[in-house]
Amino acid sequence: MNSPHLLKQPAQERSRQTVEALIEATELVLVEEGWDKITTNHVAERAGVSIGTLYQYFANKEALVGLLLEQYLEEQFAELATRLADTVSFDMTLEEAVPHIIHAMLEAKMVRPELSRALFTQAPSYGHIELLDAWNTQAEPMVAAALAARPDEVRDLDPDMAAYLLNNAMHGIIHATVMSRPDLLESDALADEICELVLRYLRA
Amino acid sequence: MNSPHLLKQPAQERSRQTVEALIEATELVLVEEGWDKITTNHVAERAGVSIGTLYQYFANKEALVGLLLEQYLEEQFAELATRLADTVSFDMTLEEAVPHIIHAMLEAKMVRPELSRALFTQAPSYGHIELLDAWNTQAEPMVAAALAARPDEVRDLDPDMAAYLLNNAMHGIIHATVMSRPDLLESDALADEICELVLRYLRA
DNA sequence: TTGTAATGTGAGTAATTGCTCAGGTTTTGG
DNA sequence: CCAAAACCTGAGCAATTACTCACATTACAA
Repeated sequence: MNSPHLLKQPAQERSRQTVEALIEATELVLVEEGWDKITTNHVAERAGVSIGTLYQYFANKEALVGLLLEQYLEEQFAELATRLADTVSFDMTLEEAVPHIIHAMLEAKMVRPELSRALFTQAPSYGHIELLDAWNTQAEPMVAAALAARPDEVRDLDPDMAAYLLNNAMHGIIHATVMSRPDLLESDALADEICELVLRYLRA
Repeated sequence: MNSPHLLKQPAQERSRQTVEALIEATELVLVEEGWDKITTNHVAERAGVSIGTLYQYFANKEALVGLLLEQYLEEQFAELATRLADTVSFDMTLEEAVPHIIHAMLEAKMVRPELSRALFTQAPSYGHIELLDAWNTQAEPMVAAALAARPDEVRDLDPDMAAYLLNNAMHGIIHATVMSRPDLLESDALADEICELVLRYLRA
């Protein structure tokens, strides 16, 4: 639970629960009431914690949302990393690997879609750009490496550029889908077509 | 200059300039100082207009940013529509049409990149979802129709789904690029690779 | 010219919100 | 058992902000 968003590391069990309650309250308020209602006083109240306590751990409300987003992005990243590793350890072909990863990304977004929506529609993102950038800076080299490791199946291309395009194209599609067509997330039609897009781009 | 964001239609030239000054001030403040500094008092001041006047035309600060975004999106849409029409009137092949449109979209984003960045990083987007949705609801059928009109060059696919994917993939890539790699916007490498992505997806 | 509609002014108010601080309670380690 | 450290409390202050209103000015049309 170490993070740049925390002013002080909670040392005892009691305070660890306090911090957790604050983050859960932040998520609740964000999802149910919106960004405007995320005031330090209100979040503290919904967490059942005094305002003074909140300020022992969080410098301001951006830190609250920051930590929430940080944890959420970490979950998503772990999922991608795991699935990417799968494709190696299970010796998948490209045709198997791509659907495996695409499904993972879609499923990851299905876990807490309301949070995903709230995070990106309610919160002004200027405090999050670094987190998102960090995500991409970690993910893209991973994808690029995975491409470079398959010279036989993948056509001759710049792995970095390809990883950049695929990563951002995927996010564009998935993001839009969570926002306005959440029903599509579960449909095979979308997943299949995304795979088609990716595979056609990569195949020799 | 009719818009749901305007409380009252300016009837005289004087008031038309007032409204314009207010929108320009909104853009300036947003780009130079950020969302937090968009207060009705401050925008009015930077526009050289009294606060009372502002409230004759705008219900609140969301309306200010709303009108700004509305005008910006309209510009972008017009560009796309023009270029799509070009591909018909100039009898382009698919291989010509795709680069034509991709370049248009990239160039459109290059016009006022700071505004684009500010609009999407500074402003909480919950007030803009409808505008963005409306954009997509207009654009996707246009693209779908363009695809359906080329049965010989485009492989057998669902035009609506394809338009949905392409539109959102493009936005994902272009948006990410404006945000973190604006230099890439001008490079042919990016444009070429995007064309490759699209063409490979569409070709038989 | 003159009445009226359109436009503009800005001090002032009510409400909100971020944040502090002086002092209390609980836990821990010895 | 005791002192120190960790943790918690919440009334309240300072600052900000959205928004109003009573009145002044300008444009227009008859």
